[in-house]
This record gives sequence, structure tokens and C-alpha cells, in this order.
Amino acid sequence: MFTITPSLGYLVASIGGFMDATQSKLSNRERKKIEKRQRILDAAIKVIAKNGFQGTTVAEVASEAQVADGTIYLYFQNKDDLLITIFEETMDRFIADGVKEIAKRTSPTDKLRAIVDLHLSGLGSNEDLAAVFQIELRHSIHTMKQFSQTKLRDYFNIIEGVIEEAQRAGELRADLDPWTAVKVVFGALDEMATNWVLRKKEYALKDMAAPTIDILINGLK
Amino acid sequence: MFTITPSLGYLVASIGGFMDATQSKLSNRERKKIEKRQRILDAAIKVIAKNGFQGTTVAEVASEAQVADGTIYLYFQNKDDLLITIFEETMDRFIADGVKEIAKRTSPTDKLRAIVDLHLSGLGSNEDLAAVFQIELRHSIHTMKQFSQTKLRDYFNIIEGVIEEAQRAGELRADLDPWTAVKVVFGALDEMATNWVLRKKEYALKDMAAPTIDILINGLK
Amino acid sequence: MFTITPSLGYLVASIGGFMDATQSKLSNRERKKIEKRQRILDAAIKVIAKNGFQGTTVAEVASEAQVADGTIYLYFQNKDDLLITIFEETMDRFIADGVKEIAKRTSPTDKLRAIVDLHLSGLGSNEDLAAVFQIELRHSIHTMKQFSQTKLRDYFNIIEGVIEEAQRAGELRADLDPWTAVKVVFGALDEMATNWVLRKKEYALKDMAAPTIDILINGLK
Amino acid sequence: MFTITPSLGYLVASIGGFMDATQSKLSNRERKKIEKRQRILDAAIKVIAKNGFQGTTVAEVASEAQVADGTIYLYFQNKDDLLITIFEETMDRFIADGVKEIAKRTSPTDKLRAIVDLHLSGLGSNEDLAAVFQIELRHSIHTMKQFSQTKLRDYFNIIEGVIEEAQRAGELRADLDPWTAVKVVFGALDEMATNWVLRKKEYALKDMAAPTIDILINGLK
DNA sequence: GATGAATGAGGATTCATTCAT
DNA sequence: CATGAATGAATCCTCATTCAT
Repeated sequence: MFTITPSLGYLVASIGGFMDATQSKLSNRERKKIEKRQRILDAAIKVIAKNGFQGTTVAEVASEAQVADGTIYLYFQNKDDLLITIFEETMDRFIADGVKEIAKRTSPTDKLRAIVDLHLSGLGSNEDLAAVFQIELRHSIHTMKQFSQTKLRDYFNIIEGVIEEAQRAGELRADLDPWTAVKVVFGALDEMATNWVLRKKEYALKDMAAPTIDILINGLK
Repeated sequence: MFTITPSLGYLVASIGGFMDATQSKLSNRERKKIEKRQRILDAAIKVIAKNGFQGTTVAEVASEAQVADGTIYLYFQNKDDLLITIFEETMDRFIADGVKEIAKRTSPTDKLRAIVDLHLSGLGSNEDLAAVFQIELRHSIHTMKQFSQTKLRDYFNIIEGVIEEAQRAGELRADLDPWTAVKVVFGALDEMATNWVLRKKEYALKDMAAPTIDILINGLK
Repeated sequence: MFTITPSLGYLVASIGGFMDATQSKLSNRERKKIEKRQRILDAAIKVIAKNGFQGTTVAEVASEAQVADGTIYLYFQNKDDLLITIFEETMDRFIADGVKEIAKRTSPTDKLRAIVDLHLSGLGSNEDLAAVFQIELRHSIHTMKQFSQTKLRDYFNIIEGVIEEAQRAGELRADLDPWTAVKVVFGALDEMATNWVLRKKEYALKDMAAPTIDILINGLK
Repeated sequence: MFTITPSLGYLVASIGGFMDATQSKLSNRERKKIEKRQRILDAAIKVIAKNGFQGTTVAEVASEAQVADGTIYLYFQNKDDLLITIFEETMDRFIADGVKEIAKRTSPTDKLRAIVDLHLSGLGSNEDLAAVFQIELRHSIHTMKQFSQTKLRDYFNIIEGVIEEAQRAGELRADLDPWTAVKVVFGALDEMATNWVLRKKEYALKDMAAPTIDILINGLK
């Protein structure tokens, strides 16, 4: 049976907490702040997707978000923090969704299918976010020291957990190193997404889910 | 039998010519220029791998190459050109090597094995080059308009050719779209390399060749 | 009677509008911006007069104006724009003054006298501005493509209008091509000014008005 | 009778010497050097006319003259020296021609006519030279300290001599300050030339000689 | 809280000049 | 004599960040 690794436990909890916060009753002032914060994040995603992170000026994000330059700094520590926040909040959502979908299924192979589906449909539904994720973040993970690779590792852990479970259940070859298998799976998904971004999205990313799953499960079987 | 696609023919020829040129008799002055050019490129790879492309100053490349700042501009049009040249010359070498190795083999599956081997050993033998390739270039392909994706497409074409050949020979499933298969293969290789770079190379990249081939060929079979 | 040519009408209007704007109630912030802008322009005139346009660094203008380097770029697009603005705003003032003085007089010969007077006293009252006008601008009109010769043409048109009026009134020879006469008049004024600048102003420029008028009117009579 | 002012005497002598030098028998090597020097000067005039002095690179002059960059420095001290030489040698020719033509005529008014003719036809026959003279040199006289204004003064002296002679002969008004008259004359000629250069030479400059003389002599009469 | 004017450090690039060949 | 590769000082401009209003 698949169990959430300890390192993921806090996530579910914290996300839950976050959710609660947004749903609880907020004063008008607080609601406006949260909305403005989100407007800035959305503006950042849009602008970074177009110009790249380094090519993006704080001024342009501010303009796109319809706030003053200085306002950005009331919500984020600096330009880097903007990117880090985009990454972390999106990963939180991804991981939470992944955990939830996995919990719904019993067959490990189905769980793997669900991950592939979620990954590609999640990125495929927001072109700008996909561009930021596939291009800008990869870059920053390498450059920025502060960049938490924790979230990424969490995501990998989920996939690994599913694969190990499938191996134990006899649905996938047991002789494979699970970590290598994770990389092949993630690599295939990642390349699908990157390619889709670079090719300017001539097709729907989620349509690539079925053939990808086909090859992967076959290869791992 | 695998045949070099027309679009690749010129490459082999031009590289051959280039090789001849470097081996032919050169004046002292010409030899020095070629050496200095290479010294600058090597310095650029080293510095870009460490600081990222945007984080790299021309002055630092010059200093690393032990030339004056202005000298860089005698050999390259601008900072971008440095990156583009690194990409194109490396790809030329990769593609030429790939074409050569493929020509040596008759079994399509062996050809695929050779590609995986070459890809991972090629990047695994030069850590800095790998970092530039996996991180900085991916980023620049997205941002820079001038970036020729031709070389990348050439490389993809080679892989695609091998896969189609294998399908025709009955060694791989014929029902798969070759282009999707190419992406899965390239994606897996790419992720292996990126992961190796981000994980700071705790292991030898070429050692990942065997298990990767295993999964891929199995999945495509 | 002298009538403002259509192409000049907008000028008078716009200058009027501009004047109104500066006199209307402005917030403190707006007033400061206008003052700072003018301080930069004055600094630029001073420094360019001393070192020439190419010999002038943006840093020196900033230092003279007691602002940061970057501040220059909040008010002007680039270094060229600084020179163009000096030219255009000064010409606007010149032309507006000219039009006003001409309107006050009825005798065409008097109008010509007024132009000569204004031209020489205008330049003679600000040594630095004169240097920029006689030396640096002449150069830039030739080099910079963006340089609007419109203002200069406007000024020429005013002189031409007066000369034609004088010819119609029988005060000046009617057999002369007005355009040639304009060049002789402007040439004389221009040379007076240039000479004064190059000779380091050993005399008052406006004192040259009377003898210049004498020769010109005599020659055109 | 017109007499060469003392300050001009040396000129005629030195020019004579120069002439002799070029006409005397020269070794092949010496002839080639002189030719190369002239090729560089001509190239400089052409390039400076197109790009302005500051916009001109030594490399471009060298390329236009079909010599190596370093060769320029075998013939001229530095970039400035190139411009100064163009000015001085051209002025020498102008002044020598002027002196010669004046000597041929007896009527002071005719002498003035000759000066105007020579000035405009001299500049009008070489567009590039005219551009350099009217635009670039004016600028450099102001900026460069090393710039000898002696030659210009010599030229002015010639015109002044003719005007004084004409006044003594009763052909021109005696009440005018000759120096002012010189400026008006030179100013008119100069403006004609500058205007011709800036207007991209839509007409022949020498055709402006007659109407200009008309106004000037009338005005001075 | 929000603004946006001001700052000034930082970096790519140019080009006159030199000098080894 | 001539070459042209190499130098490196010099400068325009950008933009993240601050802070007075």
C-alpha cells in the first residue's frame, strides 16, 4: 500500500491550513491584500514566461499587475523571491493534487497513470506557467543557492513510492532500480512538457499522456 | 539499413573539411589564432557552468582565458555568440560522432544503444560542458530568437531514423508514433543528464546508460 | 502684412499651452520634476559647451546637475535626446519670440531689423547656449538622422516671409530670389555668432547687430 | 595695389617649396610613399564626410585606403593629426589659389568676385571635402586645442586686404569696419556651403556665386 | 499601505594605439 | 616598411531596490 512519506506529511497539513485560511472569513482589507498578492504572482508568471526571468524587470511585473514598483516589495522580499514563490506554491498544489489522486486509486499502475495525467494536464492548462516551470525554474535551481530542491524531491518521492509499490505488487519489473525508473518517468514527462513549450504548443499537451504512459509502463513492465 | 538524411549530409562533409583544415599546414599566426579561440571557448564553458550565462561577465571569461576583454570580440560577435558557438560546435561533434557510430552497426537496436551510450558518455566526460548544455542552453533556446534549433532537430532526426529503422526491422513496436518515441528517448537521456548536473555529479553519468537502455528498449519493444 | 505661415501656427499655440501649463497650479512633486528637468538641461548646455557633445559624458552632466546618472534617463531617452531637446526647446523659444516681435512691427524692414536683433541678442546672452548652437548642433544635424530640421526650416520660413513682404512693399529689391536672400541673411548672422563663439567672446555679440543690419539691408535694397 | 600681408608671405613660399618637391625627381620608393599618404588622406575625407570625425574609426579609414591599421600611424601621428592635415593642406591650396587669382586682377571688386567664385567652386567640386570643411572642422576648431586657427586667419586677412583696397579705391563704402564686412562676406559664403552640404547638394554650389556676389557687393557699396 | 522618483553599482562593447612578426 | 592581432581604458545605459511623501 502506498503511504505518504514522512517528509510529505507536513505538506498536506500545511496546504490544508492554507486552504482553510482562504476559506475562512477575512476582513475586506485582508481579502484585498491576498488578491493583490495573487495579481502580482500572476503578472510575474505572464511576464517571465514571455521574457525569461532575467529579461523580466520588476517594473514590468508591477505594470502588468497594475501596482507601483515599490508595492512588489511589500509582498515579496526581492525579485528572486517572486520566482521562488511561484515555484513553491505551484509545487504545493501539484503535490497535494497528486497525493489526493493517488489516494483515490488502489492499483499502482493506475496511480502511475494518474501521475502522468496530472503532470501533463496541469502544465498543459496554463501555457505561461508551463514556460516558467520548464525553462526558467530549471535554470534557477542550478544558479540560485537558496532554491529549495526539497519540493522537487518530494515530487520525486511520490513517483518513487508508486513505482516501489507497483514492484511489490508485481505490476512492474522488480529488478529495476526504482530511482532510475523515476528519472526515466520524470524525464519523459519533463521532455514532453519542455518540447511542448519550445514548439509553441502546436498541440494539446494532455493528449501526449496516453502514448507516454503506454511506453513507460511497457518499459517498466 | 540506416541512411544519413540529406539534411545531415552537409554536416559530415563540413566537419570533415574542418578537420582537414586543422590538420593541414598552418602558419604560426593561424595556429595561434585557433588555439586562442579554443582557449576562449573553454574558458567560457568553465565560467558559464559556474555562474550561469547571465551571471557570467565577459571580463571573467577573458580573465579565465588570459586574454584582454576586447580580444573576445575579435573572435566572437558578442556574448550571445559565445553561447551559440559552444552549442553549435558541440552539436556538430555530437552529431558527427553519432552518425559515425551508427554507420558501424547493423542492428537498429544496437544503433539505439550506441546513441544512448554516446549521449551520456559525451556529456558525462565534461562536467562543465554538461552544465552549460543541460541548463544554460535550454534556457537560451527559449529566450534568444537567433538560436538555431536546426542542430537540435538534426539530432532528433538521427534518433528518429534509427527508431523507424528498428520498427521496419520488427525490433521495436510498429504501432508507436516515432516522433513520440523520440521524445521519450531524448527526454530520458536529457533528464539523466540534467539530474546528474543538478545533483552535482555524485555518480558517473555513463553508468546510467545501461539501465536507461534497458527500460527504453523494453518500453518500445 | 506679415502673416504667420500655417506651419508655424501650431508652434505659437503649443508654446502658449506650455506656458499656461507651467503657470497653472502644480503639485509639489510636479514642480520639482520640472525644475529638475531644467537643471539637467542647463547642466548639459554648460558641459557640452565646454567639451563638445562627444566629449561630454552623461556622468559629467549628471554631476553638474547634482543628480544621479540614472536620473538623466528618467527625463531623456538617451544622450542624443538631450541635445535634440536643447535644440528644439530653444528653437521654439526663438521662433515664438520672433513671431511676437514681428507682429508688433508694421514696416518690413523693421521686422528684418528685429530678427537680426533677436538672433544676436538671444545667442549673445548665453555663451554656453551659443556654443552648443553654433558648433555642436550644426554637427549633429549632419550626423544624426533623427534630427528634425523642421524647426530650422520654420525659422527660415519666418525670415523668408519678412523678405517677401519687404519686396512686395518695395522696401527691398524684388529681383532677388528670396531663398538666396534668406541664406545670405542667416549666413551673416550665423557667422557672426560662430565667430563670436570661436573668438572666445572678446566683444558683445549684440553690438554686431547694427553694422550687420546696415550691410544686409543695403545689399538687399 | 594689393599686397600680400607679411603673415602670408611664408605661405606662398612654403607652398612653392612643396610644389617643387612634388615635381622634382623622386625615387620610386619616395613616390610610392607620397601616393600612399595621399590615398590615406583621401580615404579619410571620404569616410569622415560620411560618418563624421568622431564616428569615423581609424580601421575604416585604413580599410578604405587599402592599408593596414598600423600603417596610418607611419604617416600621421594620430587620428587628430589626420583631420588637422586635411585642414591645413586644403587651406594652403585655397590660400595659394586665392593669392594667385587676386594677383591676376587689378579691380578690387573683381578681386572680391574672384574670391567668392573660388570659395564656392573650390568646395563645390568635392562634396566630401566640403562636408568635412563645413561640418567636421568647424567642430574641431572649437574642441581641439592644437588646432591652428592661423590658416583661417590668413584667409580672412586676404579678404580683408581686398576690402580695404576696395575702400581705398572708392569702390566700396569707406565707413564700414572692414573686419565686420569680412565676417558678412565669409558668413554668406560659409552658409551657402553649409546649406549645400546639409541639403545634400540638390544644386551646384558654384551657381550660387553670382547672386551672392550681387547682394554682397551691393551691400558693401 | 501605496506610490514612483531617485539612486548608483555594474557590464557589454568600442576603438585608438602599440608592437611582435 | 607594413601588417593586423592584441590591448584595456573608457562610457552609455539598465534596473533592483529604497524611501520620502
